[in-house]
Amino acid sequence: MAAAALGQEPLTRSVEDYLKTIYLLSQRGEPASTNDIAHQLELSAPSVSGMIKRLAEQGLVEHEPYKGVELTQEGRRLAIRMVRRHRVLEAYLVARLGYDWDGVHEEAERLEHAVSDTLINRMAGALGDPQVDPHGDPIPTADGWVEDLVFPPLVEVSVGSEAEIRRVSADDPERLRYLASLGLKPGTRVTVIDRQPFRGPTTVRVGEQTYIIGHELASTLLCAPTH
Amino acid sequence: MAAAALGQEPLTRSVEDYLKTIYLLSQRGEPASTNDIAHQLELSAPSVSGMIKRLAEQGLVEHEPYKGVELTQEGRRLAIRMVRRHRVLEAYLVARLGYDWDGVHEEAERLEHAVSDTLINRMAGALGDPQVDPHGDPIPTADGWVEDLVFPPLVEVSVGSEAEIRRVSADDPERLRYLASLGLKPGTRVTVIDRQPFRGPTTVRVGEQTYIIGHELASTLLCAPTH
DNA sequence: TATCAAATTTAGGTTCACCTAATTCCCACG
DNA sequence: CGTGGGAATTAGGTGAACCTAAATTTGATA
Repeated sequence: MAAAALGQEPLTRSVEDYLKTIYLLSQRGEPASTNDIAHQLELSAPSVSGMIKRLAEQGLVEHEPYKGVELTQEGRRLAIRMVRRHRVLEAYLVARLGYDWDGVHEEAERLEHAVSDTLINRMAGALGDPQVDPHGDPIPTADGWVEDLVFPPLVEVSVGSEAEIRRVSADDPERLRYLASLGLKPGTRVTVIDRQPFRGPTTVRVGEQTYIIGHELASTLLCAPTH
Repeated sequence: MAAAALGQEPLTRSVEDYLKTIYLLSQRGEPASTNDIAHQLELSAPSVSGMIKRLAEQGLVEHEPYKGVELTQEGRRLAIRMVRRHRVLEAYLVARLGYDWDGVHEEAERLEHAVSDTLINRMAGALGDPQVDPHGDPIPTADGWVEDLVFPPLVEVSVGSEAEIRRVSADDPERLRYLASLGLKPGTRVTVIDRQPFRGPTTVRVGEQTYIIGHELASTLLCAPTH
């Protein structure tokens, strides 16, 4: 049962951050845990516990104590709006203002709380309503529809086969800069040459070059097998 | 004597708003009064009193109780940075994202707290580092220099003479929309036909049209006499 | 020069969102 | 089937920035 005023009172920055984080964590299939949220937002677990209670009172999440949180319909709507803002901003800043994909996250992270829907829609329109952001993440439409892009990570692409990188799910500028320096960005085709067991490294060929990529990094490269 | 940590701790949104407001109010020549600041920011006088004390402790303003506030050098530097942000944002949103001069203030008001210096400089660069914003207000340079644009208001332009509107110092969308509907924007040439005494209306010719403008509104139109 | 109104400050209180320390809950393992 | 350790929550506290109500100061005016 959604709580009292499901109205238009503007959300605080914190609430926006929590909703977006819970949404993204929920993508993994299970309810988001207090600890995961705390870790993601770099807050203490008690802070998160307290905020979850408030969000539940506002009808934005459902909380079974000790079990995790899930967004309500209203919560998900607002979370997706934040995701759209973030990804449109990233796309616009890269396309029109010379940002690189590694630095753009931080700027978008601040701006997403300050922009109006109007501005976001105009930015998106100026770019021809792109479907994905510079990292390959899908951009929700203004009415809240999101494409469900499920790609296997590079670590699951079998040795010998070729794949196209479609999404790079990392925020950290350093990692992104490193990946860019190897040419590992959405659209790049790679051939898997070798993979060592026990979460060992994957060896890939990118054009003329061969690179060895650790398991953790290779997990962030989501690929579409090409044959 | 500037207080303790004049360093790089980021300013809060509130502090940014206070500094910008104090700067703009100080343009009139006297220290900004508590009441004026409170009125401008739509806050209570006690709230402003309290904040002024904190700003003084941080070395951003000088405060003589019951006398008013003035910015320190550091305070002015930070205030001018906010003014630059605001005006660059307005210029960019109008030039590149289809905003009208009446609605742009509100959007910029929120964004100015979230943008990085890098983004502002790129926006300004994309526009060729314009010297004024859509209202004709001068845009401070990245290193803090501001042109001192002093123009007489339309109410002081003598009857019979012609002038070019250079600046429109109003934020209120309704006023701006009305002025735009009469073509009264920076760059427009007007001829003063008549002026009634005791803060009475001014009659101007704009192209083929003749308009009667109340004293208050005519005070916001800053003009350069053309002959 | 006494007084009074307006401007300002002080006093005291609220909300939001965070923190650390202490407690409680849950479940896997012995 | 009892228990220990990790996850989560409760308890209690902080700072920023706001508020209203109650002093206080100032300066113009009678």
